[in-house]
Amino acid sequence: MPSSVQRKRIRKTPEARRAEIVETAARVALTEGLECVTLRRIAEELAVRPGLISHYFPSAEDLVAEAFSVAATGELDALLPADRPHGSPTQYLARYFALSGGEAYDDISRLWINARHLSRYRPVLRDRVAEQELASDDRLSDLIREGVERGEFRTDDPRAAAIQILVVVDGLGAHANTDRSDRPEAVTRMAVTTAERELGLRYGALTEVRLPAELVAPTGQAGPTDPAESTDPADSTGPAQLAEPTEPTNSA
Amino acid sequence: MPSSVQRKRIRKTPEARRAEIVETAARVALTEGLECVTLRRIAEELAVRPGLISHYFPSAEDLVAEAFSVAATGELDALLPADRPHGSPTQYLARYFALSGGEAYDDISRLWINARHLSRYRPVLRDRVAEQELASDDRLSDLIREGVERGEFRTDDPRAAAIQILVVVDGLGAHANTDRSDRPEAVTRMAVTTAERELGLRYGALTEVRLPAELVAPTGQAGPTDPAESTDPADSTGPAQLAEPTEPTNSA
DNA sequence: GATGCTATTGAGTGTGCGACCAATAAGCAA
DNA sequence: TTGCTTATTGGTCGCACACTCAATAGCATC
Repeated sequence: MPSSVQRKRIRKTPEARRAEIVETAARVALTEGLECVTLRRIAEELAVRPGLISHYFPSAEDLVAEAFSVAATGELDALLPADRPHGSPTQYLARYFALSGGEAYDDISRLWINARHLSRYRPVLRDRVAEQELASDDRLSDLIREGVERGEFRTDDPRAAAIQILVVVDGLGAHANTDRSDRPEAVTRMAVTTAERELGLRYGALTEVRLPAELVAPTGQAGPTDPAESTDPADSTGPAQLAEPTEPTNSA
Repeated sequence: MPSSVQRKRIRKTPEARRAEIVETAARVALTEGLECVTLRRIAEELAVRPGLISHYFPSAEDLVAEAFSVAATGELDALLPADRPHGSPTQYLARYFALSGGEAYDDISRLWINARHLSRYRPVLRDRVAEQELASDDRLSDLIREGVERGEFRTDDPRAAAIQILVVVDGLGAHANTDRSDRPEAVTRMAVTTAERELGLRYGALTEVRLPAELVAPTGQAGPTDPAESTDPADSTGPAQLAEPTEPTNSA
């Protein structure tokens, strides 16, 4: 009996296989970093041979870019849903900041740092990063615009307000890989403060919001518990080698 | 006669060799990225064999960390000198923001993104990043504190103000590898705006400052010093031409 | 049950990386 | 000049990576 290795081939439709490759790549990207999205690593996750990944993604760079896009899109939808049937703009914005402060947000911050750095060397990824930044701007701009229309927010330029908020969120998230324990309260609160200022809200308006039950549970994500198959975060040593600027010389 | 390759060994003192290794590594880190700081790459720059780099840095990770530290320290000194004999705190702060906006700052932003990401996997580098962040906080805090003492700035917590400014600078710099051409003016100006708000300065106080010639030329580099304008009336004595701090805008 | 399409494998290529170590020679001191 | 210390070399090893391609086998169809 083949105890350890799986001998039997499992043949899937190209669509299904491709989907599971992308899904796995996105998960690895989010939890362990884009450098860990390698042909071997993803193949191992799916118990297939690396050549198969190559078959679906002839250029590994495309898989990395796709992994980022999928992961970032999923996170954006979880943090700032496009459809907001369960509350007011103020409530959804308050929810966004509440989630942004949590530790779960560190993975997303790390992913963005990762992608922004890696896009220095990888043009395909760079385009995706720009695309996702635009999507974030749009999503938040829409929320703000709706809030203005409803009379909850006040600003002349919803987009400028949105970008300013996101710049602060980025600035705070930049330290996701470092220690942030001794930050003054004013700093921890910067994103909220910026939003309150730019949207004409009083201090505390976004932190004292009471959220309806539907907005408390994280959306899109799997349930609160995922019993089995939790990858051990401790032993993920990251990319084995520095690796990765495969040819940084031809920066073109 | 050796045509292409250098055959003759050049034997240097350990101190000199080590210094030039670190210097080269810092330059490569700043211009091409920390991933390019490899034994082979640095050895090639210095026309020596990779084993020699290993001899001075038995662990390559230490060299990468050292390269970052040296590069970051050098840039910090250039942007925010510890000794400020040529102007007021307001002038040095204005100079800092003027330099932060320039394209030369992109290299530094890239380096920081690079280091913050890589420190996810490399504990030695992570410590250095924390160290350099602290140094930046301290440097800017000192500047602000001096400004408060001189009556140029007004804030209850110089350090919190400094960190908030740096968070915004980080947030803006996060996009150093992406396109930033269509940013609203309010966003481009965010760092300055934050400083003016947190330090009790009127809008424009930090952008209308006239800098003495000594502060125009980048420090450390021997640049052609501005020939004219050496007779700046408001020299190093006090607040340049901005009058007194105005009321904090609205946050209070 | 046989057939054919093609998803999947296995094997191999070449690159770059860090780490290791015995042999070598540069340059100082005797 | 000779000798000695040690900075420096040259070579090797093992590893991880992307990429290529002929051979194989799963499985839907007949």
